[in-house]
Amino acid sequence: MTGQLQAALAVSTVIFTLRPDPASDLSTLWLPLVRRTREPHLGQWALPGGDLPADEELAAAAARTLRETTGLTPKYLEQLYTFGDPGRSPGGRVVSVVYWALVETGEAALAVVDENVQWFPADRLPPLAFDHNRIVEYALWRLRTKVEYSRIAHAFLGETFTLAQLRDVHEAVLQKALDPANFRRTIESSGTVVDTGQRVAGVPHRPPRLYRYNDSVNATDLGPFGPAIG
Amino acid sequence: MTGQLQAALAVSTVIFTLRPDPASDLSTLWLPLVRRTREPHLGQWALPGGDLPADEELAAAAARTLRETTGLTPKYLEQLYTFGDPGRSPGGRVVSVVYWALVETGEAALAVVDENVQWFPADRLPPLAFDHNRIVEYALWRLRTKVEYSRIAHAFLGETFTLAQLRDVHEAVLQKALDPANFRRTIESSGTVVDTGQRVAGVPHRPPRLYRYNDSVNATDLGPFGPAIG
DNA sequence: TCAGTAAAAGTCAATCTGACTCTAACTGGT
DNA sequence: ACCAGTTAGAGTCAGATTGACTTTTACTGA
Repeated sequence: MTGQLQAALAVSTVIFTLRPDPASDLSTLWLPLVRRTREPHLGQWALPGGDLPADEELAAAAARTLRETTGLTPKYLEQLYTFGDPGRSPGGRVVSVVYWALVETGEAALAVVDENVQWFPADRLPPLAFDHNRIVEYALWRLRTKVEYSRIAHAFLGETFTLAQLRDVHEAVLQKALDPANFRRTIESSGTVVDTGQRVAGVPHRPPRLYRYNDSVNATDLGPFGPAIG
Repeated sequence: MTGQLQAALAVSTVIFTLRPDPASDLSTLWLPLVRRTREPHLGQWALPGGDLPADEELAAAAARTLRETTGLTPKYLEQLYTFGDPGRSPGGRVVSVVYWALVETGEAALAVVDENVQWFPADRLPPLAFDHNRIVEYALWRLRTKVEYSRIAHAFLGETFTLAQLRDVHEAVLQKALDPANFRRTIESSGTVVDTGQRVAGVPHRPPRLYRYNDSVNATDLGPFGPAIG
């Protein structure tokens, strides 16, 4: 018998990963959605999330609900926006604190996929429950207009990566091709990555170097709390 | 008898304006604080705000509470962050959706000032109630790292303004001196302002032109809803 | 051993930026 | 009436940055 005079508090998460689009064969952004198992919007696709427990931190609740519904652990998790329009949910008012997360491509492949959890390309989504289409659009905008891509790009990749892989991430996020030589020059002079000395073996061409992310630089906007996850 | 199993929802606002610092005589950022009239933190300075009414939009609640406590109407209002750490408030848990606002210098001068409402320079604040010091710090960071200053700078100024006034705003926000000639060049080529044809008369030197903000360009991040106030 | 391909380095011109100089236009004091 | 002081606003120049492009290096597979 919780009083419904106050708005209910919920936490949702927009999760992005990078995978090849079967249509274009280029890397594009994908996100997992879960099917609603109760009213309102029963049966419709929606962002993973849930009610906020009385004594759980907001970011922790976001991480937990997304782990429970999709089995994913994000490398990057940041608060996106709080949606509180009265009337955005049929029934009682719900204020949703929405987070956005990035997961590695490898990690994403291990995620739960079944009748009720599926991945969709971010630019070809079905009609979602509530105002979730608008939320995803805003998350995409934030991802693409982030000034600081280095940490974002890193969150999509594993511990080590080639510059071609890194460029691929940037191209997918920015939605345009980048000159390999100029990209190399920019990244190298930025100091955000470090040469590991290793090379990839067995490729049918000149073997690329492996790089590692340089932790000692840059701080993205992770909110007022500094580095959270990642 | 509202159930306290759920967290309480509140809305607060960090309000900035620009005014000369009596110490340095340069323009700096100031913000109004209100004295707490009840526990917890009775008597301490805090951000204006209040509980979220059951059916009021978040931004509307921010605008209303700040009008009621300070008498101010902001030219710019944007969601900042939602703070929900359990334990950030003694007593029951409070989740605060915090907005940040900018008001014109002229408007700010008309604001209520009394025993319980006072203006402080943003970089010399007293110890505030709750986690409000940290919130202000974050708001300052967001203000200073905004890529898009044009709209922000405009929010501090009146309808028309000189380039010197505009430069003064930029200097106060960025906390460094800017070359007048280079500033002029940058602004003119950006197209964010339009020459009104008018000039300021009666100044003891060469009379500067008056400019007007060009509405037809740029959209700051005002959240997923596009232009709200201003 | 050669053809194909991608990595990685290098070149060059256009643009942008910061520091600086120079001229224009006004007022207030003598 | 005019000069001193001051700010507006235009112009110059060198160094850094960026995009487009070329060249060389290093591998595999036929």
